[in-house]
Amino acid sequence: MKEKKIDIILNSAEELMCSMEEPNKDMTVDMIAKNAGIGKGSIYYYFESKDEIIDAVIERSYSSAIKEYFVSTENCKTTYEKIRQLFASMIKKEFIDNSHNVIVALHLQDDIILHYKMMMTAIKTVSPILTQILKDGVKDGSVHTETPQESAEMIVAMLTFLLNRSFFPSDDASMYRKLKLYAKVLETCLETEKGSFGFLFTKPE
Amino acid sequence: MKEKKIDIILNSAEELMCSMEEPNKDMTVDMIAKNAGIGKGSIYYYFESKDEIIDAVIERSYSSAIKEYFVSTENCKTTYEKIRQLFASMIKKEFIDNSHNVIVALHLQDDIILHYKMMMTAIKTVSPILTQILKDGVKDGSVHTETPQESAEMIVAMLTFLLNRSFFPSDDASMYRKLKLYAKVLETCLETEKGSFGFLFTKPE
DNA sequence: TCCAAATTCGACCGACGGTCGAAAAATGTA
DNA sequence: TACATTTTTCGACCGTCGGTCGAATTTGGA
Repeated sequence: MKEKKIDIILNSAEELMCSMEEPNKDMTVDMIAKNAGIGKGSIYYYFESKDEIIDAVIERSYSSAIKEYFVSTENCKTTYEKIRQLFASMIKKEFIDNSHNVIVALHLQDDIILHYKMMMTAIKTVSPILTQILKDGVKDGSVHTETPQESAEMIVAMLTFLLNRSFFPSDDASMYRKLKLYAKVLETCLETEKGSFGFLFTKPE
Repeated sequence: MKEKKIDIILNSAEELMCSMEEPNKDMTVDMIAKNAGIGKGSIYYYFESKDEIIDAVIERSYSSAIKEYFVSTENCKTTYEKIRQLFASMIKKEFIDNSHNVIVALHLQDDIILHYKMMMTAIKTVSPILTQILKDGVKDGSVHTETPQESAEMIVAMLTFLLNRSFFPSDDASMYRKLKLYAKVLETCLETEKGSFGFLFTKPE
């Protein structure tokens, strides 16, 4: 079965990617093949290029993450609660190491291309969810924005950016100040009341 | 003279980089050597690796840009005028094509690594300038922020990010809405009066 | 003029992404 | 079961490229 084989290859690549500093450079197609227990030629029967494999691994990780995000916000009553939940899920998924998380593992590496691709993917996948939440929120009057889509994109982009250590390898104190600023920005973008996003910069439990 | 040779190599690389889609992939060390009229071995006498050459080209471009930014803000009377001038210089330098600008040329390519490196460099070099402007502004009361450095970093990062088409290949209308939102965010971050950053989203002259 | 240090050079090396065509496995058909 | 056709597997092979190396050349000071 074709899907099965593709998964085997992606699993092999994912495993390797998590275990090296710069997957784009250090991981070879031969290694993916060996690790998957198949010949190199077979890899190219299912994928066009090494890049395509790496992209597929990221895509797969995010498409599973995105489902979680979606589910986690579905049960929330209020718009505000939805946003809070979405952020919490994202931060947990992307930045808190629970040792069995590809996305976190790849964030911890030194691979520029990987970081970039992950940022792009995160933005592309999460923005639509937030956009919908905001649109609903505008309807019921809990948030105020004339441009929900642009607001959503900017909010998600900023968060991704902010938490990406390779841009600002800042200490915890500086990060705290930035998150505080970010919370303020959110209040402005969404015209919510002061302190609505305080949960962002207080340690959970 | 050593500096002269290094410049010859960087010029050669820069010229090639501007003329291809994905310099990181398409430009070879042989080409840099040929184009500079020297042997490949000599390249490695001055540089450790191809990457180092590319980094040096970017570094050089920004270090000249940064001087312009600095000079352009120096003559401004007010803090507000300084910020406006800095932004104008940045936008002009980074995003408006005047056909003899490396930074713009490289932005127009498809090279992920290049984009990433340029974003990082832009943030790293421009933030300190803005930080100083903000600190001065806080002193004379024209802007208000408890965290000038973090504000500066976030402001610069957002602008770089916003204007980077590879993240949001948005149409002009969407870009306009984002810039408007960004202006609003600036007002919040710096606690300036409404409309202070209107110039961001009105076409110059 | 001589010698050591600095510089130049391109043939060469190893690694890697990707190709190819032959072989094997799977599937269909009677 | 026997045969034909399609799908899948495979690794030897190819071309390219980043980087090395040591011999040759140039430089510059004594």
